[in-house]
Order: sequence, then C-alpha cells, then structure tokens
Amino acid sequence: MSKKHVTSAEVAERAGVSQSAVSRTFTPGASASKKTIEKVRKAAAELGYRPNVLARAMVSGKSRIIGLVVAYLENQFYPEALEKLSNELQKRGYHVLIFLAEKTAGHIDTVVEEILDYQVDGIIAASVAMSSDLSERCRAAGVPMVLFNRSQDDPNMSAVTSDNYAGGRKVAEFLLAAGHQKIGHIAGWHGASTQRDREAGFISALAEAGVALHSRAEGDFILEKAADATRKMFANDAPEAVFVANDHMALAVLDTLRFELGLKVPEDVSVVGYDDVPAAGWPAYNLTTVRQPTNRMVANTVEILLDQIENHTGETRRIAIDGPLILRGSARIPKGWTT
Amino acid sequence: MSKKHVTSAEVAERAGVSQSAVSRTFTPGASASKKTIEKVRKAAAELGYRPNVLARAMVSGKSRIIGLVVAYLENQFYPEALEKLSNELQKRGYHVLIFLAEKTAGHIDTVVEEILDYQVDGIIAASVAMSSDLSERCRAAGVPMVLFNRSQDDPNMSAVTSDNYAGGRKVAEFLLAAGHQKIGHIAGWHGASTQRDREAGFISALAEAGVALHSRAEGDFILEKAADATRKMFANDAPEAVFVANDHMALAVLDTLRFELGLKVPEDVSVVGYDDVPAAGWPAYNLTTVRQPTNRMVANTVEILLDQIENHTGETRRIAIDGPLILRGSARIPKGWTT
DNA sequence: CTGAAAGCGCTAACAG
DNA sequence: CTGTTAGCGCTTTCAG
Repeated sequence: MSKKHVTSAEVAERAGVSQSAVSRTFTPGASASKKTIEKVRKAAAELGYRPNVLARAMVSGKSRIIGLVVAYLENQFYPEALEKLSNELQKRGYHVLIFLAEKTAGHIDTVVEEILDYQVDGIIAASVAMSSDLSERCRAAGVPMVLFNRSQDDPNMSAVTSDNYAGGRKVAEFLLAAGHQKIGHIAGWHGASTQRDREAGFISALAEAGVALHSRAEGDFILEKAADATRKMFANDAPEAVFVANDHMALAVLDTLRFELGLKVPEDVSVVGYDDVPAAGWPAYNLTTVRQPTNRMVANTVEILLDQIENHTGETRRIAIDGPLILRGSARIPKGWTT
Repeated sequence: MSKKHVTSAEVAERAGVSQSAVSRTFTPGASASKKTIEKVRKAAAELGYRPNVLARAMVSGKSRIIGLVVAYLENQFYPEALEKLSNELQKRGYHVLIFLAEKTAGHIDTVVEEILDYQVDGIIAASVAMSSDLSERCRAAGVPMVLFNRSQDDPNMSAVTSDNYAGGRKVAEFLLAAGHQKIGHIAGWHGASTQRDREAGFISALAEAGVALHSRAEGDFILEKAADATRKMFANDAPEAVFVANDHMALAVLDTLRFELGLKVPEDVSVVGYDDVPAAGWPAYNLTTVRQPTNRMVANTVEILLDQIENHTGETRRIAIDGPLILRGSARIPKGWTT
C-alpha cells in the first residue's frame, strides 16, 4: 500500500525546519531566506511533496476553483469557448469545475447550490439564465458571477456578450443592400437574451428601411426544430433571404434547404447565421455569418471575474463587444459591398 | 458585507444540539434520531446551511472530484463524451474538474501534478497518452486512473475503447465487398492507440483478401493536415476508396474531394470514417462510418473508475466495445450487403 | 443515540 | 527571517 500523501510536516522534519517554513517557501507572497527555501525545496523534491490545494483553500478561503456552467455542448460555439475560458483561467492559476446545466428550468438552482458547496471563488455561467434569486444567493455567499454570452437586466450581474443588437442590424443592412425584400427569420429560444437582441436589432434595421419581416419561425436553437421551422417557412410564399439566429441552427437550415427542399443557396435563397462556429467556414456550408469575438469575450469575462474576486470591488460590468460580418457564399453579396 | 458561510456549529447552536449531531444528519451512513435530524434540518434550512465539501474532503480523504483530461475539443466526439461522462459522474455524486491537455508532450506531466494537487478521487484521461511514470505517480498517490478512448500496453492501467481493430476490419471488408481494389488510408496521429488499432485491423482484413494498401497519407487528426493528405493522395493514381481514421478528418477529406478536387462521392470515390460524430449524419456530409458506442464506453469508464475508488480493489481492466458500421451515402454499398 | 475531543494539512498572525 | 500557536469546517473515535 502506498502512502497517500506527503505532508508539509514531513518535509519540515527532513529539511530540519519548522512546518511553517515549508508553507512559506510554497506561498507566493511569503518571506523566507534563500537558505531555508533551498533546504525545503530539496527535501520536498526528494519526498515528492506538493501542497494540498484543498487544505490551503480551507484556511485561506480561496480555492482557486471557478465553477463553470454550460448547457449546449452540441453547439460548436461552446466547446470552443470552454476551451478558451479554461486556458485563460489556467494561465491565471485557476481551474475549472464544470457543471452541465440540464435544459430543465429550475434545475439550474440545484446546480448553483452544488457549485457553491465546492467553495468556488467565482462562477461563470455560459448560456444560462439566472434568476435574481440565484444571483442573490451567490452574492450572499460572497461568490462573484459573470454571465457569458447571455445578458440580463439585473443591474448587479456582470455579463459579457457580443453586440447582438448591432449584429442583428448588420445582417439586415446586408440583406437589404443585396436587394432582398422578402426576408424571414428563424429564431432561437426566446428565453435567451442573445436571441432577443439579435432579432430586435434585425427588425429595427429592417423597419428603418420600411421593410417588415416577411416570415418568422422558431427553431429554439435545436437542430430538428430548426429543420421543421425551415419546412414550415418554405411551404408557401417562401422568403428570398433568411436570418437564422445562430450558426448551429443555420447548418440544419442549409441542409434542409438544399437536400430536402432542393433549393440553391444563395441563388434561390440567401442564408445568414450568427456565431461563426468552425463548421460555418467548412466548404460544405460556407456560411455567411456574424462572428462572435470569442477571444475578446473570454478575455473580458475572465478579467471581470478575477477583478471581482481579487480586488473585491463589487463593481458589476456589462460588456457587448462588436463582431464583424463574415462574408462567405451562403448569401448574395451586394454590389460594391464593403465592410 | 455578507457573511461568507454558515457553519455546522451555527446550525448546531440554533438547533440546540452538538455540532457532531449536525454533521451526522448530513452524513449518509451516520446514526441520529428522527427528532435530532428534524431539528437540525429545520435549523439548517432557516440558515441556508450546506456542508462545506472541501472541509469534508479534508477529513474524510474523499473529495468526490474526478479530474478529467481532454485534448481535442474541436473534434465533436469529445464534447459529446465529456457531456456524457460528466452527467454520469454527477449522477453518482461526483463532479468534474477539467484539464485541457496541450498537444505539447511533457506538458501532460504538469497537468497530472496539478490534478493530484486537488486531491481528486480519480482521473479520467481522454485521448491522452500516459507515460508509465505518470501512472506510477498516480498509483503512488493512491489515485486510480482510467484511459478513455485510448489504450496502453501498461498492464496496470485500465482503459476503455471501442474495438478499434474490429472496426478497422469492418471497414476493409465493406470496401472490399463493394468491389474496391485501390484502397487508401488517411491516418491520424501515430501516437494514438486508436489510430494504430484501426489501421492494423484494416490492413489485416485487406491482407487476408490479398489486397495491399494502395496509398497512405497522414492527417494527424488535424483538419488542415487531412486536407493536405487528401490533395497528396489524389494528385496522381487516385484510390477508389479511402478509409479516414476518424470522422473529424473525414469531413475535411470530403470537403476537399468535392469542392477542391471536384470529385463525386461516392461515384468517384468511396469515403468511410470512424466515430460517427453528429456531423457525420448531417445531410451535407452523410458519412458512412463506424460508430463508437459512446454511451457504453462512458458507462464502463465510470463503472471501472468508481469501482476502483470505492472498493479499492486495484483490479485493472481493459475493455474494447464493438461498434457497428453505419451505412450512409459516402461509400458505395455492396449489393445485398447486410450488417 | 449523543456530546466532547482530536485532528485532516495548511496558512496566518504572533512573538522572538 | 523563523518557530510557535491558533484555527479553517468538518468527520470520527470515544465515552457516556
């Protein structure tokens, strides 16, 4: 049977110093003489000692664990975000405890409680709606939280998104400039702020040009539903162009249009998505879309969260970062169009 | 400023019992009278008390945290696996601390050390090669580890994979039955056991039919490299059929074949992949592939790991689960072919 | 069944 | 700079 763990006390004994000396050599801001540090390091190496993070967390009150809540890993946008978030956090000395939120509403409450049980230093909630009860709960526990790719009216909840409203407008302007008049929208889940903002921006720009939405159907951010929505929308009086609320659904829309309805894109219909997930750039889809500036969103999210954790300045911030329209082949390009 | 945490002592005081009584009501196997439990529960609810998992971990020695190492989140196979793994673990009362392994060899060592620092109860390494040093390190720390979708010769390392050798054979038999003779293989990273096993099975079945591999190129499990490999392979004396080591690369192969080389699939060339990721079933790709039985792989992985954690029976197991060939449109189907 | 007491491994004052 | 002394919040003997 192997010994489960080398303790700082054992290292201390071997190095001929006090246990606190050991602690100090492994604590960033502590002061110890070169000599001591060296002796300790040597003994530690020989014994294979590493500080127990959990014990450290208990006494210091900081676990250096960030709870991350995610929902739709099927949507390529999220694995990518998760990876970047985790890397950025890791770089700053934090680690990610991951929690998958069931689509079930109310389940999220349980999840947050569980997260809190782990004494996380902070929470990042990606694509999840937080009741103000929950945010209150976290505040009471002294655990800062920031929303990623979702925003809320709650004034003391930090949130980072792309500028979805502006993005929606860009799509409308682009479609209009291409001469489309009969324009449809396949919406995602209405409960998501991203959906609401994208659509609002889209509609408003359309309205400014005196154009009303030709047709609308809901895809709920789910592949099959998006396919259904497409069938319904194109059953009669089909639109000339469609803005799909995210790329994930847009891929299904494209497939349905081409392989089921036998339509040509963009000859028969222009399609524009949102997110710029990897697959959007693959030749088979070649989807024109609005890019979410993931890197900057991640950087900001981490920045805000760590600032809140480390400086305890409760200042909440809500950021919406502008993302560019990426021109590809799924939508007719207006003559002389430039970004 | 809000109070950071309600302690069991506070609950005890309010409930008029000892602190140990509180601990007992929240400890599964403990004994306490109905009366006590009720009083404690009530007080706990009023105060919003929840046991501190970290403190519990410290004294009990079990953190109920599983360290999960993943590498290629871009490959749809992994987000899916991650989700299932996490859900299964959550169901059993464990949570996942995620670590993204850089492709960098040697970096994995650092990662494992970090994982160990968190006193995890076990480790699941997905798509990562473990040096026997590392596995030794974990054993010394008393932390069981099981490999997911990767296998190793190390006899005391548990591993769960699909039956890659058999899968490779199936592809060969299928292609041969369709009458193909000039058959190529686009390989993944040679360091992966999955790659080696799939190719070995493939080659062996080919050999039994007296057929030698017509051409071979390496894609390293990376999209761009797979595209390059395709270009090279089809530059002259193109094969009639290609077995691509995983779906992730196969998607790029398909795109390159169709949109760059102008070939028709499966008329000009049959393509078969491996994994059956979601995108393989999307109409744009419609890829014939060998399905990895993810659910069963996950179930077995969790089963083995928890068995090792909870029963401390060091019995290591290596499992290879058979997966079916999924017939779709990217490869010519032999006349009268049945599974 | 229940309270008192002893730590888990570590950091953070506190005197020297 | 360094050792000593308290705990962090909880589980777990050990006597009752």
